[in-house]
Amino acid sequence: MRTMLMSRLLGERYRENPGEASLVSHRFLLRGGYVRQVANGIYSLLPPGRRVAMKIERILREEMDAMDGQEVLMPVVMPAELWKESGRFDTVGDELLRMKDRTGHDMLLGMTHEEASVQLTRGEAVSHVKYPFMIYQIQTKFRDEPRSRGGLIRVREFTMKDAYSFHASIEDLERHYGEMAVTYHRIFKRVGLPQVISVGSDTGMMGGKVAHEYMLLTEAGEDSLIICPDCGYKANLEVAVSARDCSEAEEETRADVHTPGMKDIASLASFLDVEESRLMKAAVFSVEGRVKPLVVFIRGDLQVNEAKLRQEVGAEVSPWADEVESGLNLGFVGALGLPEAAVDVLYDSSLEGERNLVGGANRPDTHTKGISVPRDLPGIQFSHVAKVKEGARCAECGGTLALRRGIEVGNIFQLGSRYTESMNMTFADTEGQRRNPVMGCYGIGVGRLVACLVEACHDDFGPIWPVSVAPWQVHICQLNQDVGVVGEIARSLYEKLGVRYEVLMDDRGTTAGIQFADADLLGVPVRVIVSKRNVEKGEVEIATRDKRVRKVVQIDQVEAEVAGILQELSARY
RNA sequence: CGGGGUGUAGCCCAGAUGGUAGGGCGCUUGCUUCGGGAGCAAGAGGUCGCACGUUCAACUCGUGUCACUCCGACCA
Repeated sequence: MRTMLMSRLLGERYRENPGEASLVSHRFLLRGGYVRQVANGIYSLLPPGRRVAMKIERILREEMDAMDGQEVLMPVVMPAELWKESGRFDTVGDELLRMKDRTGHDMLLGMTHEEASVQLTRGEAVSHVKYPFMIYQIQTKFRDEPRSRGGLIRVREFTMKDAYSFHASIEDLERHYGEMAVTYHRIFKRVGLPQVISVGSDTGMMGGKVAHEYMLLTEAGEDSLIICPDCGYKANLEVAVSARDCSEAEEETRADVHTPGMKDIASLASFLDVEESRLMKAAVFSVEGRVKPLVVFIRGDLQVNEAKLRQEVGAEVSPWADEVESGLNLGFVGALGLPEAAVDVLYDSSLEGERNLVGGANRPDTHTKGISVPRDLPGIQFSHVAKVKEGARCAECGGTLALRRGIEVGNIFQLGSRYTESMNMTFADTEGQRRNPVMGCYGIGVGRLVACLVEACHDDFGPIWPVSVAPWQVHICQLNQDVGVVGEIARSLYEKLGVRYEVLMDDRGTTAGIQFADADLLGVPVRVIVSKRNVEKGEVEIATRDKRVRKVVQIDQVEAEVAGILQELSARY
């Protein structure tokens, strides 16, 4: 509906903050009558929220269409067989909601649609003539998150724009991937979030090699990012790397020292009065599918990045549970004299070339000092599994790396032939040879974007919607509604403006304070205030939600003024 | 999955030692107000999350359970 009377609008505003909401976006979306929670991580949208979401969806459609995307719709409920084809039915964890239908068939709720997109197109795109192509949909996803939180930021059921491109060659995928990156930046600019940045990311369960995440930097975020302010290096902490900084320590003679009860790095370092970076830490992990513990040696001041370790060993890893018998002297595990048959070992590259380190002696209450990695552990292989620390040197330019928080609002992946091979999708190339196409996939979460917009654009009173996504463009308030002329003027403006714009009019006859407070919560960019005192002079007030504009104009100037202000506001993005 | 917190009207909350539920906001009606969440008056609205137990009597005590929430683990 183009115009709406507030007396009929479903979605009551709350004066007080609902108790369960802590994030700004969650609070305003509840208070403004945009969303209502149905269950943990599951929400319904009321008209204002639905309208914002539809505005975003329209922009997504336009941008996908502009890239020759073909809109499709794939199912939410899929048979397990489809996911067994790709192998993910068994590898993805409990976030995949599985169920049985009445005939006992294993079914699942789609959390992403790579399998469905291959299944859909493998019978259609059998000739090189069709390539490259991209399909996309705006569809519900369900992920049974172990812990949803933060209102619309992290939910279980959500709407997502997901696109899948198929190419005859890696080169063509890379070209398209690059174009998509440009499109993504334009999308975020158009919805009013030009500050979204892309960072290199882990590919996780999606598989593939290259991936980027689109992040809104905000303290409300739950992802950690490493950013170099000097050269612009940006990466998710999961994959971030920093320059190696090897100490200049001299080679020393090895000797055992008595260290009673010094089981952790902090107490050992203070007991021996050395820097934590002089210690050789042993982090013990269990690896899915392996009986033996995995011991990771790393410099004492660094942490193991489990995402990197997972990639390195190619399986799920988790910290070794203390109570499980490992045959190790936990707290005193060292690289020298380790029972090699009983454990797997991995060395982090932070140890490369280090001398005069203190490490466990594999005996209770004993450590060994003077360990020299080049001398005592010749020929070992190093892996990169350390978590980058804030303040570390940038590997690209040597600058000082900063740690920031961000919310992921979109991502793009180069999947390669991960799915087309396992699911046997082929096409005939120009030589008539059967080949597997390579794939990319590109997601943007609509609901999360709504929440991010509020996080990024609000004041103390409510959201300030960018024109492109605002639920309405014009909000008419009528003060002193019972004064005949006020109602008449408001009504005629409502009708006139309603021809060109989406207009919401407050016809409830309440006091000015209530009308203004509710208008602030609804965040409509342009407000037209019809009041007795102005109408008597043939004038009305026009103000913007961001409070930058506030002027009184002649009634016959309203349409022109509104048009001008909306144009000006739109031009910001 | 571990640890904490909370469930009382649409929203925010109060209900000492057990005695059958209350305030504010919102809602309805009337009158007065009317440029930043008005005033008076009269109303409507609750199986006190659920189950079992203790008791003459349970919102209150006990056990269990469910839900929501925060922190951690986990997570395209």
